[in-house]
Amino acid sequence: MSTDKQSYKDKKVMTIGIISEITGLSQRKIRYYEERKLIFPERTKRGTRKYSFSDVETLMEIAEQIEDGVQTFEIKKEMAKKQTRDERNKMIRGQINAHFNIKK
Amino acid sequence: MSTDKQSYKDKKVMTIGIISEITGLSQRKIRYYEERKLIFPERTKRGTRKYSFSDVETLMEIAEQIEDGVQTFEIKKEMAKKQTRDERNKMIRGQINAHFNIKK
DNA sequence: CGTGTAAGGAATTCTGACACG
DNA sequence: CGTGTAAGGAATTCTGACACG
Repeated sequence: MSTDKQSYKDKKVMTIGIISEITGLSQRKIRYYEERKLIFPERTKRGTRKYSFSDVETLMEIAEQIEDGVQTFEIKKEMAKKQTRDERNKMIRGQINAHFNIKK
Repeated sequence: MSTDKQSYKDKKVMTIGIISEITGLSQRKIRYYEERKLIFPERTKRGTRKYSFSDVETLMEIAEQIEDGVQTFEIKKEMAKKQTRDERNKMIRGQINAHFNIKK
């Protein structure tokens, strides 16, 4: 269910040129954020980077923080935290569902 | 509302190489279907074609029909019909909504 | 009609490095 | 630390054409 919408958003299909155009960030910046482990594009056989719409969203968030003077190091920590929060929430939702489903 | 999912699906962001990979069609075929007015990629400033996920779906449908021996000419007519049907349905839905909203 | 291919040019992307600060 | 840039190579995309049928 909903396999499709997810796949559109998360499918890595755009080259760095288009990403640069959409986000307004230079290719240098985009590659640098990857170097700092903030984004993780896939690669084609010959090494061209491929990004998803999710990556675009992440890049926008990164850009905002950089503008506020936050260092890539800090951004990475924040993202790790958010990640943990999301996972915890997902698990709780799962338990709630299990609870009600079993009772039913 | 739902401006986002639509934009992901319809945004023209993929190059022909990726489209070829996703659909399994040769670049020659993809360009030919454009020549026959079955798909309408956008272009970058320098002329590189850009496709959306919607285009991918359309291409899959085209491929299926071609395999069944349908000519591009016929496919185009079918697509025009479908287009008209969709518009008519959309209009009817609009009227129904208007009907109930006004009464309320 | 639909599709493959060789051809030549133009534009894209990649990496490692130097620069500034 | 974050980002610009010049450098050279490799891969991509484009068009118009010839080919087969």
